[in-house]
Amino acid sequence: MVAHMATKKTAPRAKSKSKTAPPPLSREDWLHAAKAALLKGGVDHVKVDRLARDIKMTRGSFYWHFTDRDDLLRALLDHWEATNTGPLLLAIEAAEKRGRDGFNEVTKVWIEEKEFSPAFDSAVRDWARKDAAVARAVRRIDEKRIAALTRLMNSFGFAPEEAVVRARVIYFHQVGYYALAIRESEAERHKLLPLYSKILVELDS
Amino acid sequence: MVAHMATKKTAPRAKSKSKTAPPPLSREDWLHAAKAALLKGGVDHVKVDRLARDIKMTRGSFYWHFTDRDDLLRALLDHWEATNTGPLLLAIEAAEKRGRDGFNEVTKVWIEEKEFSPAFDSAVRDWARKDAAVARAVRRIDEKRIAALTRLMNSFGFAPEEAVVRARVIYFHQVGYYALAIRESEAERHKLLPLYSKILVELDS
DNA sequence: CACGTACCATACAGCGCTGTATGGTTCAAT
DNA sequence: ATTGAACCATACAGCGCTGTATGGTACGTG
Repeated sequence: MVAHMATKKTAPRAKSKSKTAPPPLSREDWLHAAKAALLKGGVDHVKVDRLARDIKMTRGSFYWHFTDRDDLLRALLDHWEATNTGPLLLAIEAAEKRGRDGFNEVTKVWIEEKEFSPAFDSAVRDWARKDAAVARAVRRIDEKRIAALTRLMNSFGFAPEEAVVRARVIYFHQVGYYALAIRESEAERHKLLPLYSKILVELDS
Repeated sequence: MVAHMATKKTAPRAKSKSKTAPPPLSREDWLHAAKAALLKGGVDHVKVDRLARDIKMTRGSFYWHFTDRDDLLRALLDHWEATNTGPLLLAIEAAEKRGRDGFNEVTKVWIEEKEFSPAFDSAVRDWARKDAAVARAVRRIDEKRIAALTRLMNSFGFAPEEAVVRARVIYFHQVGYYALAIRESEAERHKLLPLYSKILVELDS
């Protein structure tokens, strides 16, 4: 149900000769469009039909690269699982080595939204409500993230039980924040950070 | 865009005489089915077609009671806005009169899920990602709830700025919790409550 | 140069859903 | 007994989307 990432490896048909035919599309191009559509309007905006219009191509191309619409959706889910949770785990590991002050290694990932895309996260989470396979994938990575945060809280010296609850508060808060789709500037969020640190990990500076 | 709640008032055609024709359906019956469908599979499961099958009726009935599918959806949104946030605000008010110990007046509403339906909340929130009018409604009540929580935190004696952040942590956490669709028993959640109270409102008991 | 393969276009049948039109019923009031 | 309103059934046209079939074009290779 997972592990489908494009094993196609056909050498791209030399986009050379300047004025000749445009370069052929790849699976990734369709995936890209699919991701954009997902972010914009949820899964049921990622229709073969519309994507074709978006990238100015016909559905004939799609059914060359993918067997199915489901094929595309699986690829999309795999892509999310493969890309959108690594940076967070790395930040948590980095924080673990710096003690409580390192907590903003984690918040940084959330606040700056650079390597980590909360919009992607939210969209997939929505999608999970309608598709059991997606729900399982989401649950899987949620557990990973929470486990990592729990370890972090433990390393900060909180008692085991409290570490669990703090990890939950931190993570659920973050998910909720993005679920509300609040529009705040990076600066505004930075401003609240000290108070958040105080409340979430009892950091007084 | 709001304010559409069924002003139909035709006296129901006497469901008497025992063995005669079944009682006529009302707008509310369709609304009920719509809500169930929304909870089960999101907005795009609330199709006139399917609802008719669900309640063993034909679409002819639907288009008698509603002008449109949109008409139904508006009614559904209104229903949510009218029913699913009052109990919470009441609990917050009640807590305000009891000091920090009263915090579990609030958590009670969330933990017991009796008058307040988090599933309904989540479903509407999902829906909001695809419909701007719904998004506005959700934002409206989110702000109401957060404002109430902020007042509560103020009444607990937290400094204004900190009160805001605590309110956010509490509310976003709750939204996130339901977004994850975690399956925990009421007992399990009760068990964590003391730790939550300690972290969220510095209640030490 | 012939040819097979990679890639795309186009046409078709079919499904699920919407909304409208039109025509039954059943009951309350006259 | 007749009428008119409330309520439901059925049939139709139409749209958006899927997947398949089939054919066309460009290119690398022999």
